[in-house]
Amino acid sequence: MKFEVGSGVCGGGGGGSSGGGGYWNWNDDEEEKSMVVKILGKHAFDYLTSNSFITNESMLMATMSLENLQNKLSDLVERPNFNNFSWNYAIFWQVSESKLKKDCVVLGWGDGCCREPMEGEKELKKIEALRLSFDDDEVIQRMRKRVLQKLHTMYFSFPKGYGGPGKCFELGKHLWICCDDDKDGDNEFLNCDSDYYVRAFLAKSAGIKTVVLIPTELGVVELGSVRIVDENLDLLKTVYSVFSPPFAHSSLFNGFVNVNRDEEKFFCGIDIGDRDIRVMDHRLEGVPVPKIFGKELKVVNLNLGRKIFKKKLAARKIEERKSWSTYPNESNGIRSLKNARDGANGSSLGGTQGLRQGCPGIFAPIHPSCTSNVAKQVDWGNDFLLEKFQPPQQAPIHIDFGVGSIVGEREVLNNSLSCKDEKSGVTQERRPRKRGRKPANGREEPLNHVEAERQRREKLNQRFYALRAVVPNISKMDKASLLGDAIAHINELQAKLKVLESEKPTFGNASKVGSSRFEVNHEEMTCSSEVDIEANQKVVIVRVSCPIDLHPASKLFQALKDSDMMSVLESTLDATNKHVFHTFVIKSHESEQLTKEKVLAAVSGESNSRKPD
Amino acid sequence: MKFEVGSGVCGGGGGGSSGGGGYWNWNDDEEEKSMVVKILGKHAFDYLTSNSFITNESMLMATMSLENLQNKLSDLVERPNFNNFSWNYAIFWQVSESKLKKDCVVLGWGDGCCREPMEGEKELKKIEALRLSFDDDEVIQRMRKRVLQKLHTMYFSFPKGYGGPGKCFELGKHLWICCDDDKDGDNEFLNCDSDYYVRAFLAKSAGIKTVVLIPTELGVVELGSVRIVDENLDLLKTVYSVFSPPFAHSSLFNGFVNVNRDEEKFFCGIDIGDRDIRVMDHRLEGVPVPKIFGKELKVVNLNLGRKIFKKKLAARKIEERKSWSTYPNESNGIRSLKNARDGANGSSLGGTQGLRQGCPGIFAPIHPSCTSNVAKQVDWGNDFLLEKFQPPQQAPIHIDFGVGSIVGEREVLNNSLSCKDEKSGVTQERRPRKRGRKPANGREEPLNHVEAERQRREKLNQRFYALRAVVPNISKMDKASLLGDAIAHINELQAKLKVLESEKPTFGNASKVGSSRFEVNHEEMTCSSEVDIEANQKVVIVRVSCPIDLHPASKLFQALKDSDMMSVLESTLDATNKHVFHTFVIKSHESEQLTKEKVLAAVSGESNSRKPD
DNA sequence: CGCCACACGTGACTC
DNA sequence: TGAGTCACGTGTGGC
Repeated sequence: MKFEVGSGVCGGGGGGSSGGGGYWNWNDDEEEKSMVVKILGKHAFDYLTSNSFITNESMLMATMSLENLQNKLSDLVERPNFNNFSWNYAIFWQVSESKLKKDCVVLGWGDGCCREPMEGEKELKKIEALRLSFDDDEVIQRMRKRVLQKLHTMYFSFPKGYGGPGKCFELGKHLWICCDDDKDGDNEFLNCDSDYYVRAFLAKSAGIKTVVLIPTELGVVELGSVRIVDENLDLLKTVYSVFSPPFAHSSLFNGFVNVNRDEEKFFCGIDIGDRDIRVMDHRLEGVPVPKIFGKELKVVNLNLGRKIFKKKLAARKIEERKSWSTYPNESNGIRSLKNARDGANGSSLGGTQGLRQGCPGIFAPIHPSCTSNVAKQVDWGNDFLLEKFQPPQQAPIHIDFGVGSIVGEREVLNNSLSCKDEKSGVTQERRPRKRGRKPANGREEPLNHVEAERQRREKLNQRFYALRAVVPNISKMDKASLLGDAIAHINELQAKLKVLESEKPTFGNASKVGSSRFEVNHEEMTCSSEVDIEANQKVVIVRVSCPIDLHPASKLFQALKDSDMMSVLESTLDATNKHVFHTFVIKSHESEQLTKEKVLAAVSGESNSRKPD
Repeated sequence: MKFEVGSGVCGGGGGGSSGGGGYWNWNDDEEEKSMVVKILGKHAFDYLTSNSFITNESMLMATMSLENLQNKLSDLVERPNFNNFSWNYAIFWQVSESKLKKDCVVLGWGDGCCREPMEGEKELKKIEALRLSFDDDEVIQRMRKRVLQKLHTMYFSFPKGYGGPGKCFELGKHLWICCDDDKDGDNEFLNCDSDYYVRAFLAKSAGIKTVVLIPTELGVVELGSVRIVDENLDLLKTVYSVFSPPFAHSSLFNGFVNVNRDEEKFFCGIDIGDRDIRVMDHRLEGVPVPKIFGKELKVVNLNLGRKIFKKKLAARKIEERKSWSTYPNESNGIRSLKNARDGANGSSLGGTQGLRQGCPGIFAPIHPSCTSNVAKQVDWGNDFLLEKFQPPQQAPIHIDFGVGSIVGEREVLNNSLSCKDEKSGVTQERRPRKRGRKPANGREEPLNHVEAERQRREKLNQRFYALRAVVPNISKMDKASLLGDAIAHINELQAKLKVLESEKPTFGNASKVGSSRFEVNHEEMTCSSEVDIEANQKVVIVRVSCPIDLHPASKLFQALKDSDMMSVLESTLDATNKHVFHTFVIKSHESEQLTKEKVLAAVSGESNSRKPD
C-alpha cells in the first residue's frame, strides 16, 4: 500500500530533498530561535514550539510519492508567468502514514520551495512593513526572509481534517485565502481555521497575503504570495493536474471539467492524450472538437503569439503509467510537466523581456468563465481521494521487443488508431509493461536510469527557465542563445560594476564599499561614510565623514600630504543645486607656479595605484 | 571534386555564418568608412579598398567544408586555457575555387571569430595606445574594436602563394609572427611578407602582436593575439589536427610527430582511437605504451588533477569518415573536438576560478621538447595538400541493420579487434557506408540530422564552456550547478550594481557617471568632478567641484536645501590619513531636537528617488 | 555495484 | 520542405 519515501528514483518526493533543507531544530540554534522570537513574537514562538504539529519527517512515510516534486514546486515559484507573477512559496503536503499509528493518515512535508521577493514585491512589503527605523527595517527584512525560508522547510504535519491542509484534504475542496492586512486586525488567515493559526501567523509575519490550498490525490498543494491574487480556475485545475498521479487525470477531466464544458477548448495547460495512443473520449466521438484529446490542444489565451505547449512521447506516458496502477480506460494521457508549468504560471517564453521591471500585473483570470465564483463552486470530489493508492506494480515482467523500436511503435500506433484503445492488438498484454523507445537490453536497471535521466533533464531545464528569468533582452528563445545572452549579460554587468567601482577606489573590500556609503551609524565606527549628529546648545552639529579615497578632493589631499611643503590656508565649501565646490587656498614655500604644477600633476596623474595609507 | 559551401549540413563551413557577419561593403556606409580611415589612415584604406584581394564570397566555392568550423574557431577564441589565454581572433582561410577561374585555387573566407579584449589585455593595449587625450582614447578604443571586428569579417582572399595565408598554404609551413611594436618602426608583420601588408597594418592597428598561420589540408588557420605568444608546438599540432579532415590525421601523425617520437605519449590534446575500433598503429603494436591509441590517452600536463578528455563513440567517427573519402588504413581515429579544445587552449574546467583576474601568464610551451626551434623546423608537408580532396560519396546505398544497433556495434568491435581493421567481416562492404547507432529508418535525411544535432550540442557545450569562464566560484562542474551558479552570479552582480547605483543617484546617464569622477578637464565643463587650479599672487587656489550627488555630504545638502529653515553657520573640513571629516554647524529656527530629527530623517531616508534639480 | 553526469542517435515538431 | 530545436532513451565512464 505504500513505499518508502525516497525509494526508487523518485527523489523529488523524498523528505529532505534539495528544497527542503532540514528539520528546524529549535533547540540547537539559539541564534535562530531568538531571531524567530524577534520576528514572530514570543507568543507565536511558544505556540509553535509547544505545538505537536511539528513532527519529524522520519515519523512519517509518504504513502505515495510524486515524481519531480521539487521541480514541479519550484516551477510554480521560480518561473514567473507572462504577468510576471510567481508564487513566493509552494509546499506540497504529502499524504503520509504515521509510523506510530499505522492507520492514521496525515499530511506531512512532501517538499517545498520558496524564493526571495522580487523587486516589485519588495516595494509592496516595504509599504506594509512594521514601522521601524530604516536600519532596523532592513535587518528585519532579512530576518523575515530567513524565517520564511525556515517556515517552508519546517516539518509541520496535519492529520486528516486538522489544520488548513488537513481540512482542505478531508473536504476535497480548495481554499483560496486572501488577506490584505493593511487593516491589521481583520486577518482572514486567522479566521478561516483556528487550527491553522500558527502557520497563518507565520505567513502573515512573512507578508504573505494570499494562500491557496489545493487538494490532490496525493496531498495538498499550498501556494503563497505576498501579493493579493484573485482566485483562478485555471490555476486550480492545472495545479491539481500536475500534482496528481497520471491515472487520476481523467477523473478530474470527467468530473471537473464538466462543470463548464465550454472551457474544454480553453483548458489552459492540460494536454491530455497524444498522437500515438489516440484514445478518444467517447463523449466527443465524432464531434469535430479539434483534437482536444489529441496533440493539437494548445493554449489559446496566451496573446504572445506563440504556442507554448509541447507534447511528450507516448513512451513517457506508458513509462509513468507503469509506475502507477494501470487503468487502461483512463489512460488518455497525462499532462506533461512542461504544460503544467505553462499553465500554472503562464510561460515566460517570449515574455521575459520586461520581467524584471516589476510589472505590477497580478495573475488574473483570463477567461470570463474562470471567475472566482465558478471556482468556488468546484467540488474536487472526495471519492477518489485516498482510495486509489496502490503500490507500483514493480513485478519484473520484462518484455524485450528485440527489434528496432520504431517499427514497434508504428505497429502500436496503427493498432491504437484503428481500435481507439491500446488494449486491442496482439501486443496488448506486453505494452503496458514497457513500451519505451528502446525497451532496454535485458536488465531492469535502465528503468531507473531513464527516470534519473528525466529528472536530470528536468532540473537542467529548470535552471534554464530560471536563467531566462534573470537575463534580460533574450534575443532568441533557444538554449544556446539564452546562454550566450546570459554570458553577455554577465560580462555587461561586470563591466558596469567595474566602472562603478573604479570610481570609488577600493578601500578594504570592495563589497563593503558598495554596501554603505552613506548611512547613519550610531553604534560603531566603521570605515564607511557616516553621519554623526549631535544637538547641543542652539545648534545642530552634523559631522560627515567618509574615507578619503571616496572624497572628491581625495587626490588633492593626497597631493598635499605627499608634498609637505604645502599647507592649506583656507578651505571653503559651497553647494549649488548641482555642484559642490571645494575651494582650497594653498601656500607653499616654493613659487606658485611650481606649486601649481605639483598640484596639477598630483591631481591629474594616474596615482590610483597608490595604496590608501 | 567539390561541393557548394553551405550544402549539406556542414553549416560551419558556409560563408556568412554566424561569426561572419557579412561583406564589408565600403561604399555603403560612409560612417564606417570614415571611421576606418580615421583608424587606419588614408593610406591603408586606399590600399585596402583598391586592392583586389577583397573578394565577395559568392565568387568562391569552398572546395570542401569543415564541420563545426565556427565552433572550432570560437573555441580557440572564447575559451581561455588554464593560463587564461585565448586568441583574440581566429580565422579559417578555406581552400576554395574561384568561380571565374575554375582552375585557380584560392584561400577564401571560411569563417572567423573574434572577441572583445579582456581586462588584462586592455591594460596592455592602453600602454601601447597612441598618445592621445584620455577621452579620445576611449573613442579610439571603441572604434578600433569595431574595425578589428570588421577586419575579421572581411572577405579577403589569397590565391595560392599570395599573401600570408597563401604563402603559408603553398609552402605548407606555419608562420609564427610576433611583433612587439613598442619599437614602432620595426614591424615584423610588414617585413614578413609584403603581400601581407594590408592585413598586417590592420592587425597592428588593432594591437595584434602575435599572428600565427597554420596550414591544414583544407586551408589556413590564422590566429591573432594582442599578447606576445611564444611559439608552441602543441598548439600547432592541435590546431592542425582540429582543422583537418579525419583522414589526414594519420598523415600528420606519421609525418609530423615523428619529428620527436617521445612526444607521442604527451601528445597533448590529441585523442586518437577509441574503444570500439581499436585499430592499433602498427608501429606501436605490442609496445606497452599505455593505450596511446586507446581510450586511456589523457592530458598529462594539466596539473588540475582532472582528466579533461572524453571520447566520442565510434559511431561518430564512422559517421564522419563517411562524409570524407575513406582510407581504412588511416582510420586510426580522429581527434574529438572536445579534445581539440582542451589541447589548443587548455581546459577551463576546474581552472576558471581566477580566470578573470587577468592572470598575466602567457600560453607557453609546457614540454621542454616543444620549443620554438623544434616547431620552426617542422615542415608540414605539402604533398597531401590539395591532392586528396574528393567529394563525399553520397551514393544512396542504404543498409539498414534492422536490429538494435548495440549488437551491431559489438559485432563490429569484435571484428575489428580481431582483425585490426574494420574492413573484415561480412558487413565490410556496407559498414563504411553507414553504421550509426540507428541506421536511420529508410530515408537519407537523418544523416544530416545527426550531424546537425551534433553541431547543436557542440554549440551548446561551447556556450557552457564560455559561461564557465565568466562565472566565478563554480560550485560543481556539472551543467545544472553551473547554471545555478550563473544565475546566482547574475543576481549578485545585479544586487551589487543596484547598491552602487543607488549610492550615486543618476544624473544624466549612469554610464557617464562611471567614466570619470575625478578628472582634470580644462577645455569643457562637463558635469563630472573637476579640478581647477589657478595661481595668483602668493598662493595657489585649487577648486574642486563635483556633482552634488557624488559628494559624501550630498544628502545633508539636500536636507538643508529642502528645509529652508536651516542654515549652515560654519563648515570645516579635516583630512586625516584615512578619512575626511566635514563638520557642519547648523542653525535652524526650530528647536535643536527638531532640527536633529529632520536632518537625521533626511540623511537616512530613502530620498534617492528624488531627481537632482 | 549503483549513482551521476554526459554524449549520442533519434523522433517529433516548428517555422 | 528543410533546417533547427528539443526531449527522449540509451550507452558509458567515473566515482
